[in-house]
Amino acid sequence: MMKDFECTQESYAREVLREKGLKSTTQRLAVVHVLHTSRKSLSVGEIHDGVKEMLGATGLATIYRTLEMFEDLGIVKRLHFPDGGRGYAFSQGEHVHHMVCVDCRGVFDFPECPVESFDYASVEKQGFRVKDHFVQLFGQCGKCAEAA
Amino acid sequence: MMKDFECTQESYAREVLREKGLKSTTQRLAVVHVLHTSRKSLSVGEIHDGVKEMLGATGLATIYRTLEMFEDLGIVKRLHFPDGGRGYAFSQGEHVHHMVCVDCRGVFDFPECPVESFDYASVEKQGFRVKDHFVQLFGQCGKCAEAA
DNA sequence: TATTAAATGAGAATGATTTTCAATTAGCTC
DNA sequence: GAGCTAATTGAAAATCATTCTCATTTAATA
Repeated sequence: MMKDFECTQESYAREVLREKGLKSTTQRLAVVHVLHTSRKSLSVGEIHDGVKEMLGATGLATIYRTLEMFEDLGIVKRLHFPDGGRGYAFSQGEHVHHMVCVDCRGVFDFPECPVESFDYASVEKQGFRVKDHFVQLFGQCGKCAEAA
Repeated sequence: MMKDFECTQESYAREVLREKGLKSTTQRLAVVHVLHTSRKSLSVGEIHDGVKEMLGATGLATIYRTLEMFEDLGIVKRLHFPDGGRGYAFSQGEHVHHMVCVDCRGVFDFPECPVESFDYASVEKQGFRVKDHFVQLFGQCGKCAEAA
């Protein structure tokens, strides 16, 4: 049992896992904590490192398994960088719409969803049924812009 | 020399390659043709298969190299599927905004860019400088919806 | 047609991700 | 709290995609 890292997201994760009859293992809660602590989107390796820092040696496969499961459960979101790199961030709602700094890979929220206000009519005219959308803005965050 | 597959996109590709002092090889033109022929976004493997069908044995590395170069040249766009899969489609403008059918992986254009009309002010208030954006809508195309 | 830099092919190397399976653990029940 | 059981983990092997290397070939130009 691990009580050291309780946070809203942790108890949320616990609840979701319980509902599905899945176990709230130390490793899974550590992944939640690492993701929650960071304001950045993290690569699988970074998450692995963070978890190892908390728990000591931890299998990489477990990290992959946890992340995949968390994505299915809607706890985390998987991001795709232009170079194909995989990143994960705590899910902040139903859709992915993040600003991602191409320098520090930091992830920033943006208040409204540009697609939300978009007129789907023209799209649906073509018979296409939109089920989900994925929006990422790329650029430089304030800090990185200054530093440059 | 290969004259069998001439199309607008082929001559465009030739031109871009020429401008950069790059060669319009049989393989590169075949990649253009395969992509142009298909209304779908294609995986690297599918493109490789298409090219092999046209030319016979062709190195996979060449396909990767060509696709990477074409992306740099703005000739093709790289798409990212929710499962992390890589896809390529002929570039239809400056930005990527496609509808992608999750069943057949077909790619459909959508007329306006939802992000274009988006008010960046709130984002830039946070000091973030938007340089590019990536929008993908996921759903079912008309055919797949019928078939289901 | 000769020249030459650019490009290709084949396979080796790399790196990321997934699988396997024996050992461990969380979440029950008593 | 101890015992039970299915779920989970760790470690290593296996797989898969992607990149690299370098000898050979080719496109573009003269």
